[in-house]
Amino acid sequence: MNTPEEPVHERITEAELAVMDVLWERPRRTAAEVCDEVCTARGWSLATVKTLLSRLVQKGALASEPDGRRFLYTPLIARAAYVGGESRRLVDRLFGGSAASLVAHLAETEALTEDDLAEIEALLKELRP
Amino acid sequence: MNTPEEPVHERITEAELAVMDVLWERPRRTAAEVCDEVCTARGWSLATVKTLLSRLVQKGALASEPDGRRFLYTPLIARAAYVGGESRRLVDRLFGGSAASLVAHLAETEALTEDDLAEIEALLKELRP
DNA sequence: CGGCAATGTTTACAGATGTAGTCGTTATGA
DNA sequence: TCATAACGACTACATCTGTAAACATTGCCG
Repeated sequence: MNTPEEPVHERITEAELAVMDVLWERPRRTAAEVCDEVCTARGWSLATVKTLLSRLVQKGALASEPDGRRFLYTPLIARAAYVGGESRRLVDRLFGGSAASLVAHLAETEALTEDDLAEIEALLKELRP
Repeated sequence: MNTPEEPVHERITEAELAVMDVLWERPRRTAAEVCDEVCTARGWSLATVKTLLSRLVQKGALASEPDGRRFLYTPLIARAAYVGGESRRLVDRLFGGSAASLVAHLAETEALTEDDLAEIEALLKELRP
């Protein structure tokens, strides 16, 4: 019956998302390991990553499992769930809740390449035989 | 060739979007008129709307045209452009830039109703005869 | 004419966010 | 054993956001 499904975590910010992405790709990493993946790319210091990790734990988006004197961090929410929530938010805010409107918009503004269209078409065939 | 198209305005926040929506629906309104449309719904005071309007003007998202001692506000960016930008941001951030992935995701998570699917199918027929 | 109502401008302030430094502890290599 | 490096926790601080009050001006009704 598809209940609206309240998220158990607070919203994840842009910066936090970079951290989540690293951990979605491979969970159970230390702060230092996460930093290895994003610090150079974003010009962050290890301290920044630590702060983001803490906030994410507080927000209920990450679990921290003690491993000796340090912690291993693991997402508590699946990437698909997060992505789904964000997509829904966008559709609600900008397309009056109609996902089809979003697709229409993408198509009209040529955000969809010929390949995209083909892919979607294939998808549809699968979904409604 | 579809240049990336930098937006000339800073990002519009959630609260600001409510104001923009009113003005997109009908431009050239006063602060009081905008308030009439959103204040009860969002529990805002006129003061709040005034602040948001000012910020939007500063951000270059609204033009304010003097009308006697007050101002008429009008969007400087088309809703479609804004919506397009936001959609693109989402696709970039969460779907590695692939709009088709977004559609696939919506389909898989059943964010798309039967009607949506039909609508999209119709759209596709139009786009690739 | 004079006070009021309407308006934009300025200021306020708490909470979120980005970014990072400091502090206290503890494992560890010399 | 002892200094040091590695960690998490706490603190910091500027900016952005949400929300609004205070203030100054001015057109308008009585």
